[in-house]
Amino acid sequence: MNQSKAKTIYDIAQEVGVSPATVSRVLSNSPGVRPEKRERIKALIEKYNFTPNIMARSLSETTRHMVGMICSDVRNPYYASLFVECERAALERGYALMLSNTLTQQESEVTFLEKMVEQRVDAIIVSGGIIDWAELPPYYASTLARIAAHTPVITAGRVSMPGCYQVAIDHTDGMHQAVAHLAGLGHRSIAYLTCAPHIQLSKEKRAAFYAAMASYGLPVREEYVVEGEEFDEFTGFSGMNKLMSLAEKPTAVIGVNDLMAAGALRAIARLGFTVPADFSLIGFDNSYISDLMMPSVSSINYHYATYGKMLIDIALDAIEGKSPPQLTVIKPSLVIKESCRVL
Amino acid sequence: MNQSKAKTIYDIAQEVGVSPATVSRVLSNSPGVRPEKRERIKALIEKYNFTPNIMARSLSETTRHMVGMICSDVRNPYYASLFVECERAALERGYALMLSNTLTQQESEVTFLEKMVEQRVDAIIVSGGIIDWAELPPYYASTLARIAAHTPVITAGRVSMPGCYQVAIDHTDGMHQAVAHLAGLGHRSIAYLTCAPHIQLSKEKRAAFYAAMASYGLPVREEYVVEGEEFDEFTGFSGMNKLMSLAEKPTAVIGVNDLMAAGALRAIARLGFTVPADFSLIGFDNSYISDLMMPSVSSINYHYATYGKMLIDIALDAIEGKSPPQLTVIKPSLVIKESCRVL
DNA sequence: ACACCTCCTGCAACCGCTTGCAATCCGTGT
DNA sequence: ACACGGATTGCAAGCGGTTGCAGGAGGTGT
Repeated sequence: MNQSKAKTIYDIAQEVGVSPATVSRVLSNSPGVRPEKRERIKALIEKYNFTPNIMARSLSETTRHMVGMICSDVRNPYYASLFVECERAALERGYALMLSNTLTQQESEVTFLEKMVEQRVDAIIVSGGIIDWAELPPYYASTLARIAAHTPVITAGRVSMPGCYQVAIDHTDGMHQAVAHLAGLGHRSIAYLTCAPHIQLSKEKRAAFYAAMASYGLPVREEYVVEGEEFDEFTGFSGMNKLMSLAEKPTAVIGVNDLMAAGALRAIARLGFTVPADFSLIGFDNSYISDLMMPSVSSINYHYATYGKMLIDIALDAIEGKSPPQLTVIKPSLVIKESCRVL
Repeated sequence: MNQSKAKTIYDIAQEVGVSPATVSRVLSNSPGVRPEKRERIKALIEKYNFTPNIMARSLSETTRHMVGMICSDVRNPYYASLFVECERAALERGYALMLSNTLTQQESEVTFLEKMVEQRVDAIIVSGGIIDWAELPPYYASTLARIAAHTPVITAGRVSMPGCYQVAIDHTDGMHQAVAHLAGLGHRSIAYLTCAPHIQLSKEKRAAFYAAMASYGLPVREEYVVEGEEFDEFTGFSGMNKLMSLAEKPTAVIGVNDLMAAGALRAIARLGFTVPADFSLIGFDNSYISDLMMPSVSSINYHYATYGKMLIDIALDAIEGKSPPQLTVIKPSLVIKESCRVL
């Protein structure tokens, strides 16, 4: 409450009777301090609970020991999981992680990038984002390019651009596994609930869906691919309702993510049908909501711990000049739960 | 990729032919710069997309323009919502918000406090945490007291301590509303699923439950108050199973939070019963999972936008020496959905 | 023409810590 | 007693901004 001033290495130095340089060396565990003196200094640091001012330190070193992460909304479990795992990995390597939510407002994505630069984070992880960069206002791409020129930028599970490190999820593989599972159970009429077509992720997964279906020799009926504006529960709900109104209904449904699948499940139940008895269902992201559902919904998992660690490793390697790979691909895997059954 | 150096006000100053002081004044919109010169400087700042180094700035100003927030796990929707709203409010007042997850490890809560101090955040919001401070190792309380002596600490919805600003949720009121709703529907046998008794939040809500029941003249049967170790879905699941094994079952169940309620719902469904036909159900937190459930679960809401803004306002007011109230109470309100019915 | 005032500006001292470099201290070897 | 080399230490110059204060440029009144 009464804002007293924090101690500095000068205070410590003076009390021990050495120069601040010596205290600094003790703090950073540098060699070249007589053991006995080192101990006395350490004792004083302990006594006062002295914590060096990280801004002053960052100012003189050139590294900030902090990486920034931008996501659209951490209330989405996918981002929450990714953030938690990234933070864990970052801490292990002595870095802090700072998170910002764009809340899916296009302008704010640029604003937040600038804020991260202002903070002089050592690297920026851009995770998600609703924007299809191909349709971006030019300033977005140029902002990113400019920033990437001096700070490593890592894109996570979204479209990337030259100059950024990219960690991509192999959605083709994931979708393949989903379709394979359903096909293996005998399903041939598989529908797909997806979100706004202009979103890059949407395009990518949609193509993956077509490819996967083709590789199993399954036809894709146009009315079985339902697009909505968002990628939330409500979109899944209304999308599924459309499917339910068809004369010839699909027997299985894949949702572009777990929220969509949850909405679909709700729509199915509303009309008195049951999963998996009447419809089989698969989601993406394997967030805990897929476990909360009744029945629990099979979902494509990304192994967040590995995913997060990979992002941080790439970021820190880039910072340390180790030139990590430009492109890394995360292999997803289907987690089978209770939402699919043999046809 | 090729790490070029960022520009400084010196570079700008030199190019315009003024002193860095003048550039600084332009940056901070200080008066006392000839308009024409100001424009030239602004143009150059724009041209180079110059962003001042916030660490250098923070070092000379004494404020960091950043507040820290510590929560146990942002994957829990309650924390995610609170964080998002706090960030929004902080940005509005020109501050950044930095989040850390303790992942419910006792030691790390202290570690993270120290990390926030290291970052020299202007204030620290401590939200949640599984620790009952009465049973804390002394160093925790003393760490907090020491920190609170120079940096405002705001506790959010958890036990507080002298020297900290406290924002408390009126769980007594919330529980009262929950019980009132059920009692109003004719329920008399109301059970309560809660978490580890040594957790402060647990104690508080439990007492609130007893009080609310008493105020409606309803008896509390000991076996209707089920304690589990955690406060997650599984605990709710197993807790509900215990209730289901009783000869005389309750007709309504209140979960200490939505996750517990979700677990309960699952247990109920597993045994072939239905909500709300066979059991009425109420949760706390009004997170989106309560909407995803089938049926959607009535839940006690805290109006996160207000809650978050309040936290930030208190933090920033404290920083600015406006001495905000030591104790603020959030009034919850029941959001009625589909999980309760007239008995 | 001169005193006086206002408005701009730049100087230089911080903010707290790191670090290259030079100085000092000490124990040895001769 | 003295040169020598390694281990310690302190000096001082940054890192990139902010700001109080003094000085200079013009404009005004007399």
